[in-house]
Amino acid sequence: MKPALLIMGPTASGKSALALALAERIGGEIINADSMQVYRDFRILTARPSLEEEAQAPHHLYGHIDAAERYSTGRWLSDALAAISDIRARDNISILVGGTGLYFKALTQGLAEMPSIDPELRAALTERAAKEGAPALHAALAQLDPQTAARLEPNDTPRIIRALEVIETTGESITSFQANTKPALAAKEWRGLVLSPGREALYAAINTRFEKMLEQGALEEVRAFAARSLDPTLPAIKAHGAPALSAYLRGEITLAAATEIGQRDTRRYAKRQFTWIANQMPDWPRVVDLSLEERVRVAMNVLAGKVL
RNA sequence: GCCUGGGUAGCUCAGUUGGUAGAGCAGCGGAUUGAAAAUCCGCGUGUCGCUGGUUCGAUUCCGGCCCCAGGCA
Repeated sequence: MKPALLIMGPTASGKSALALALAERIGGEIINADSMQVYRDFRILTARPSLEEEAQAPHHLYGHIDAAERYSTGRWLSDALAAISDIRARDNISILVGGTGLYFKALTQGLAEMPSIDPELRAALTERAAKEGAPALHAALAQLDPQTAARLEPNDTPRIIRALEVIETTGESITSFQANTKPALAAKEWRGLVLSPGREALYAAINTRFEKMLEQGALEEVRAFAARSLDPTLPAIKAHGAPALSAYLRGEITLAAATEIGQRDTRRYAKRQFTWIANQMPDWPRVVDLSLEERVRVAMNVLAGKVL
């Protein structure tokens, strides 16, 4: 059985280009592991591969979700596992590429199985958090599930809501569900590779890329999205640059200011990705600053088990 | 050339009646189990323009010099 290759790296580190070059070389198929590139509406703003690039090798889980939907780690995991299994059936190699550390963690370390939650409950809790503030929900959680409340910060809205909806639905603590977690892919079934460029160069690349996105029509994407008047709490609306560019389109800030905010948010995200890589993926081999051709060679060695 | 205002953190600035300084933004470290490009926790990173003087002690007071802005020539 051929192991899948998992490529992680901060945003703008060249992951997609490596995945494509590798796929062409070895006849692999690419699976998206980025939580924003799954949404159809923002191809440019989320740096999704272009139509031409997608035509050069099979791509899966890119833009397959409407921005009006709420995607999740759980849905991604089952989508990704299904894609991997199809690719295996074709005797091809899966190349998973993206910057969402949690998705890779779900794959390699697992995501606890939990019953599905009524979306109405989530919506009600979200509204309550907005109205009463996260600490009030945290206090409520402390009554129902003191163990989980003890390890969550009183301001950590999403995690508090998640813990509440689980205990309210099942009567059981999310902590006990989570204690029972098994990897989705066995260790033999995958190999990891991290792209880890220097921070200064990466920040410069991020700044330049954002300006290029504007030239390529990112503003039009945001305008079209805004015209849909969707629920402002949808995940897709958080794509870097989208909130600031919307504010510009509404005449609230200048384009220069919106650009700076979009670039800054992307830089901060890259910093969090560095933290994730350093502490969650300490033993994945790293590629620091090689040419595309050399990266492809390293990736092939990793797949062949020659790099540990 | 003269007058005035200013030179303090990466940036914009505050401040010290003389005891080596603090805000915002930027940045840095960390957490991360179905919103994860989300969310949260933590951290000032400094030749106080340079140089003499007074002083136990000067970023602060005094002198000189340099630089920036505005005004007068």
